[in-house]
Amino acid sequence: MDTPLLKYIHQCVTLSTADHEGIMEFFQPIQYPKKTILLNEGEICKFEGFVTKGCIKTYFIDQNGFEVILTFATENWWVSDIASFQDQRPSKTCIETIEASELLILTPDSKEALLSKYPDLERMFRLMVQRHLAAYQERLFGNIALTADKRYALFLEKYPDLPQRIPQHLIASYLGISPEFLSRLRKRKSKK
Amino acid sequence: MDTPLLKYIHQCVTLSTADHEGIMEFFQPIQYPKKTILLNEGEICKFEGFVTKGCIKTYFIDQNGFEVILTFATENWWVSDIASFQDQRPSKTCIETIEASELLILTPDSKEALLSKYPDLERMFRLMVQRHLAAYQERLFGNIALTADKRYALFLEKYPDLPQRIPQHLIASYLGISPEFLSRLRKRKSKK
DNA sequence: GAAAAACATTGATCTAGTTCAATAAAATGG
DNA sequence: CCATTTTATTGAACTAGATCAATGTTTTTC
Repeated sequence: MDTPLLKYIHQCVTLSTADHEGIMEFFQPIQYPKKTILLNEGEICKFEGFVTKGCIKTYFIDQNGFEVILTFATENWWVSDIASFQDQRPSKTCIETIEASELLILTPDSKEALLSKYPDLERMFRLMVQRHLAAYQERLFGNIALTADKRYALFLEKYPDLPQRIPQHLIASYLGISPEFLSRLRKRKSKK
Repeated sequence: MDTPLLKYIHQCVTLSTADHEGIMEFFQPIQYPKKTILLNEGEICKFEGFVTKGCIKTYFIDQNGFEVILTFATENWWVSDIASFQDQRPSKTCIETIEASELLILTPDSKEALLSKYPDLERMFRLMVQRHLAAYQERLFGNIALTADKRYALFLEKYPDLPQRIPQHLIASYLGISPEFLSRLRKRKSKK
């Protein structure tokens, strides 16, 4: 019986089924209510988490105190401040649950133990970082080369269920536009 | 006698001096004239290169055929399409020299051989990817939260010598603004 | 060292997206 | 279930930055 995490692992690396329980033992399941802050700017990130339920945002705070959302992590995504976690140094980002959420988390120690027992998983973590990198590249490109309209269309393709789950102004923040303008985009679109 | 590459390595990982020549043997020095295309969209990236001289840009092409510059790599930076190189799959980015440039390059094979002889270098490559990731995060944030003015000021801090070395319209592309507007920003600034 | 190409500046006009303020509608919680 | 808070919509005025077109200035190239 495969958990979502094992399914995710399997698409990165081939493992014998015998390893399954062994791997799961290294992860600690945790639940958080909505609006729980998991990491504040300047703190050291103590977890790398695989989301099994809920929705979590990572964001920067700008000079006026407004959030700029970097990523949404929903079911089957990883969430962490990678640089802060890996080197145990202060983070520049914040992490907060949007919905009540469940994570399977690794600490620096449990990750190290996991990898020394199952070194093949190194590949999975490498791919995870690579995917994040590619995602940021594409988003930077989109923010420079595309209109808000098109960015929103791409967002809907990538996260079809999020608009039903989270407040619209968070999507505006992710897209890099004002909530008012997103409201107008949606109105325009519905007229067609 | 330390090469720039060895200096770079040393700030990531501590190695015995005995290893120095051994490490360098895995890198192949190559020179390119200016405006040489090292990677085209859709090709598989066959190198990871440490820049010892010159300046190289990585970029996407937008729907109108215009470049959007993602990074400049000058002396002591790494340049590659990380995802394409690691997994040997088609790239989404292009890489091209701006100035005549010299690189020390690794191929997938030579990198593997290097790492199996000097596994401590894994850490350096991990840090390299992490730094790229953090750089993209910050740039995305800047493009959403800051005015062109401030982005340009940050650019000047980060790359103080580039404005003297490369055409201004490439900087505009990197900043996500039109060349005309960058010209106006500079004029405004010089008036103060 | 002349001709061509690439690059930079400037002005005029336009627009995608912001900001502010007011109102309406949902969601939340005691 | 009422009161409060959070969210969404709409209008009006504004602005950062784009686009187009013309001119001037460097850099290349042969």
